[in-house]
Amino acid sequence: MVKIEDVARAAGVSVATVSRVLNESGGVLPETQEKVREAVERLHYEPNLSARNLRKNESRIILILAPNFSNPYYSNVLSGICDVSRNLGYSTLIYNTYDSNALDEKLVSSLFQKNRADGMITLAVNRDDHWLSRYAWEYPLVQCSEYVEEDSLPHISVDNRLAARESVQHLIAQGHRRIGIVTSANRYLSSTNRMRGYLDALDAAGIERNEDLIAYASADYSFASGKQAARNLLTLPEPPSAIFCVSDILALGVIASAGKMGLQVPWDLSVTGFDDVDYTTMFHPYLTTVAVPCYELGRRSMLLLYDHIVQKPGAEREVYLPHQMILRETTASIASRESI
Amino acid sequence: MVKIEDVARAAGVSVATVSRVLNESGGVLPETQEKVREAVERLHYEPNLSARNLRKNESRIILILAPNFSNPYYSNVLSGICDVSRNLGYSTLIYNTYDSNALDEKLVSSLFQKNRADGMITLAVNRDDHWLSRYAWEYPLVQCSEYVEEDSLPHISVDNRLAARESVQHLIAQGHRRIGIVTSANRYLSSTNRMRGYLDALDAAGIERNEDLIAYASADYSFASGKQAARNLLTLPEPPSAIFCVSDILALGVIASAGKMGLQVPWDLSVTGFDDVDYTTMFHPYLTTVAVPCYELGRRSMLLLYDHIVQKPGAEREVYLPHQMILRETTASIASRESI
DNA sequence: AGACGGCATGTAATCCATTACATGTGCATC
DNA sequence: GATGCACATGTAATGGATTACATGCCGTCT
Repeated sequence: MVKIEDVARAAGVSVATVSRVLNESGGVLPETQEKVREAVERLHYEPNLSARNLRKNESRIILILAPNFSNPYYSNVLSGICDVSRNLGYSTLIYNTYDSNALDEKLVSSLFQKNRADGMITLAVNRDDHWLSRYAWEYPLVQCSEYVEEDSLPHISVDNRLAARESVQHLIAQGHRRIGIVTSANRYLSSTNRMRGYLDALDAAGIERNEDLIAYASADYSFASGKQAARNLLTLPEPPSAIFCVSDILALGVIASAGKMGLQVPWDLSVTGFDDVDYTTMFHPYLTTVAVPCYELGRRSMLLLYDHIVQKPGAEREVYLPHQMILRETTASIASRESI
Repeated sequence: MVKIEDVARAAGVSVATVSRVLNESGGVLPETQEKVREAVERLHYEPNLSARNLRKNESRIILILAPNFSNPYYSNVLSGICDVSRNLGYSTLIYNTYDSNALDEKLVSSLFQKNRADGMITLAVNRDDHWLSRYAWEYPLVQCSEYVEEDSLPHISVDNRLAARESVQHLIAQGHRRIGIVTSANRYLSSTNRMRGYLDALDAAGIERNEDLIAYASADYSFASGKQAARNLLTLPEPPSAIFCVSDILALGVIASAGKMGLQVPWDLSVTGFDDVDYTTMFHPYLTTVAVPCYELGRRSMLLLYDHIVQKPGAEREVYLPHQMILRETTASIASRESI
């Protein structure tokens, strides 16, 4: 393994000078720089990161806590993070969390103390994961998508409450008044806020809230649990004419369930999803949903984290990216239904 | 930051003894060990990884080269790798490759020389990526799913050729003789081998090969390109009665395309996929496909890599995991078609 | 001419854990 | 009782890059 000393010898200068050239710390004559660069090139020298990190007390590694890569939402966010981090000269260490809190806390604490990471991005903290704030004072942290409302740590997300409200208002505008919701039995703030938005829309339209029209799918937004939740709603004595779902996969489950019961979407039932992942246009009817800029959320998370790592003065602590309602084929006016 | 010296002082021993206890190198009295452990606990000491890695000349990091996390096939493999690596005390560094060769080579070379990783798992090498073999002699490497046939570096995969042959034989057994293939215009060995298997089956059944029945989708197995490829096959003067697809997503594209042209799967067209990702049972007709043990491939890759890192004597260089044909709803006997 | 400042570069301390080698104690052997 | 060995522990060198401080040179100002 060629080391800095070898380069120094080859270039006829001292190790300090080589280091100065490599780190662009200035104060080196252009012709000396040239000699050094030539030697680096010739010997294929690459600085040993362990040594550098030890001395500089950094790692140039970002820790990412993600619940599961298989979910297309998360995998898009991850792509965004990884692309930016590479450009900034960071490596990304991805840890699968499986939603087990105690383990995560221990892991994080240990990795940071060991000096393995310079900062952290979380993708799926629960709204009551207060342990995070203990680390945030010492270590740069950005919460992406999900965050803890009261802790006011740096976070980036879309306005879930507003987006949900708009979705439901779209259904109301089409004449629906019996509107169900399929949400998830997890502890994510996004679920809470989408529920709030759903209720906001009902309240604003003067539609009475109805516990019976609220169905819970499993915490991981699985297709199967979406089907089950839909069954619960559609077998009610007075079933809803529209269902707002807090995720696309759940919405697909709802559509599947409706189909099984002989209901045709959107004629017999309107359905909306959330996220706009790839599947939404893989089968007819194409899903009406809220597009969430996953990749961009990832990108911006990393940029924001970087600002905090280098302690940029004006670094933001709260960023909301715009969402967009996408009208496709799964919602229809209630008139079209009654005319049958 | 508490360091080993602090622990030594607190426990009333030397740094060497602390280190020996932590690394379980033996030769320390049980009561001394107890004192040390108590001090470590009390001070919340965690060894600095940069220092340890510098001294031991390792990183306890595994590099993973993956083309895109959004593909459910890869994300399952990644889960398998990550779970095992965590148990073995390794962190995983995931790099998105985007299929750009030159970049990858430079990246890999640099990361290893910098001492950033102890080994590497590749998920999507092209069948002609010979540059890998240059690193494999110096650095532990495992190729998962895709590998370079001639280089005989450690790899793990399923028997794609055999699986493809079985799929096509299933179609032949149902009476199909005009069988198309939708493959991908990439340079993966799996594509090559699935094509070989397809041809094997035709040859064995005495069915003449027909260039017209071979359609190419894009390199990334996109849904849209599957649709396009299917259109090319189905608009032939004599279209196929069955299509073998080298990936599930392509198969879904084919089914969508068929639907658009008024063809009903499986009555008017039989379709088979490959991989058995989640989508296959999200919509009717459920896809007949070959189940590939993605998660297990990931798990075994990491175990195998570990064997090579610690230079275990009998470490394998070639592993094939069993696949399984899963019959669902997208294939039907040709008789059922002619009877219409 | 002497003093001082700025600049390019060199020397050596530093980051922290590991480990080769040194030390000291106690027990067994002859 | 002297020698030797095993064992527990300590001391100090080591890994490779960064950087505070030292050095030496040249030019400028008084």
